[in-house]
Amino acid sequence: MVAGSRIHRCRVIHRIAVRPSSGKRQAAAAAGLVNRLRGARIRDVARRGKYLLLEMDRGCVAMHFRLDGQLLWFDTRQTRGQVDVAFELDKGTLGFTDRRHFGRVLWLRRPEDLPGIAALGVDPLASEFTAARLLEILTGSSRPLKQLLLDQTKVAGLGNIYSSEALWRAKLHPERAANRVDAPTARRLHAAIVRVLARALECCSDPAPDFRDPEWWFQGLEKMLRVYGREGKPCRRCSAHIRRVKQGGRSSFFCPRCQS
DNA sequence: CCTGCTACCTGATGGC
DNA sequence: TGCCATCAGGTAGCAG
Repeated sequence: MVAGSRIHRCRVIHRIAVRPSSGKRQAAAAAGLVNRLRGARIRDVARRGKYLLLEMDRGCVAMHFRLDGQLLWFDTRQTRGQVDVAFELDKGTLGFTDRRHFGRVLWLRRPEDLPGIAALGVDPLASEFTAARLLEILTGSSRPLKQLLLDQTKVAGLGNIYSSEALWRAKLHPERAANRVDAPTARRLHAAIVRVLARALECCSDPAPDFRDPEWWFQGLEKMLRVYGREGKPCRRCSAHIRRVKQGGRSSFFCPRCQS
């Protein structure tokens, strides 16, 4: 529906959404996006790590949803509610919205022009992500496993929830040093990461939760979450109490008995 | 190069 | 009830 259509007009309603991370020329960024996209055709839609790309005939639009951002579809040019950037297409309007205004919409000549995209590590859903590749990544760092999994320049796409979930499935303690993992253990973690992502995709597609509901992951993901957000509750494997620790300012959930 | 800290925003929640 | 502190799915920039 989006791939192949033309952007008749792009409207920037809330300029903060197009503000580049460095430099404060919001007005120029907004004008640039609007001008570049007038009449441009969307060739394809792609993902790189947590970035969504609209690949245009010339250049591309990179979106990052951070914590709260999302895309909404409207059948007309009316965008009900608080849309930050509106892309008016042939059959309706695609709206980028983010009540917290952490998310971004940027025009790029090439995706790699954005340092955050250029630096992305291996995609866990791609064929290059193998147990051997993961072992290489792990042995190259003494950081705690949880923090390494969150590092987008190592593995691109895992966030706080799925990192905790993957470590639980692999029975690995989030604070264990990454380079203290052997090949069989790396294989276990590799399988756990792939499994968690596959489960998450299933849970968000049949049936898809209502993503407009801020609590959507309760309807969609709750079925698959084994440890995230379960502090004090019994481990689903061994019934010990789930604990929470802070690592680099983020909460990690784990079972103190069966994760080591 | 690697690592850790803070800023960026808004809204929900819980303690007093 | 009201007020304030704390917390939330992420990442860039900077200092050490």
